[in-house]
Amino acid sequence: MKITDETTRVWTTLVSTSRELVEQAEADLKGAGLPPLSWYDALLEIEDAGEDGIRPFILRERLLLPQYGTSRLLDRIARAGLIERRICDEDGRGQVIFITPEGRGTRQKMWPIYAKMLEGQIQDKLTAKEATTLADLLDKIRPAV
Amino acid sequence: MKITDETTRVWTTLVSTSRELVEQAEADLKGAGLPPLSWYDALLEIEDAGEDGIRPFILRERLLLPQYGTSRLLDRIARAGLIERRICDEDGRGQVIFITPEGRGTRQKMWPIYAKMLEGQIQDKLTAKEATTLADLLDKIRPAV
DNA sequence: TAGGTATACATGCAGTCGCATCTATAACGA
DNA sequence: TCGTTATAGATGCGACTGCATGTATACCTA
Repeated sequence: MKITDETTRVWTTLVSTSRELVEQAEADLKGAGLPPLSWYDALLEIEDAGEDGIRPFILRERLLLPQYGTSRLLDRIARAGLIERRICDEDGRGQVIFITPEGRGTRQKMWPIYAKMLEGQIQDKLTAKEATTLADLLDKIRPAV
Repeated sequence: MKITDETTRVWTTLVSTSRELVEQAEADLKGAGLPPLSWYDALLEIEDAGEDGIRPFILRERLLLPQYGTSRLLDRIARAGLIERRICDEDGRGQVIFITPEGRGTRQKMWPIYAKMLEGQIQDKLTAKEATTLADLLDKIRPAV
């Protein structure tokens, strides 16, 4: 079980690059008085669900979060008034989540901050070809979902 | 400020691949009744420091952790008896950290678990050339440290 | 249709994190 | 040498996470 230097370098650069970029995005958002990244992902999915809303367990699958994580994330976002939880007519155990106008507005305010970070930290630093190669290689080592 | 699809794909694969691999490693370690990854990194640095020990603020720089994070991480590791904190003769504000035999032993037990994950999730999935390319590309987007 | 099992979601608890602040010592400038 | 500023490290507090478990409804099988 010999681990090569290249493997170690992939591991360390992967973890630290990811961590630093995420921290950068979180700091930018916080600096603009906006919610964290996790809210963005959730709001985007909920907004995309449109008129029908979305069930928490579906959201959970999309966001790859643990069940309790989803439950509490929705709690917080709902407390901020950005989503609305309605009981689910078809399933008495469940609920359906809808985005509110405030939720839509907040997500829209988040995007420029988010995009600016992606542009400055990723897009400007890679050619289109490099970006494709990078994403392809990351996909190769990504555990099956 | 137009974000291309390649950029988005880099971002999402980067974040999710990193997260999933870290979770995998944490789960493997926990499954073996061993401490989390962060302890490994700290123990390794402290062990490498050898007879002289290491100052927490140096460790902080190496591990890229916040100051309070370092302080509390060392607290936990010390409570488990894996390191020893001694007062620093040269600097009355500070301390010097040394690894204990138990600490050495724990780190050694952690390595095979860690290595097995790196082997299975990274090394087996990439050629040496691909690994180098991947690490190089990650370095290109890594924020300056 | 009754009883068991599976699914949807919530939550108590303990551990960890981020933030701000605190204490103590060191270093430096007038 | 005294007062100011910088540095090393700890910590109270509130927010978040993981884990285990709880509650309620749905489904399924005999």
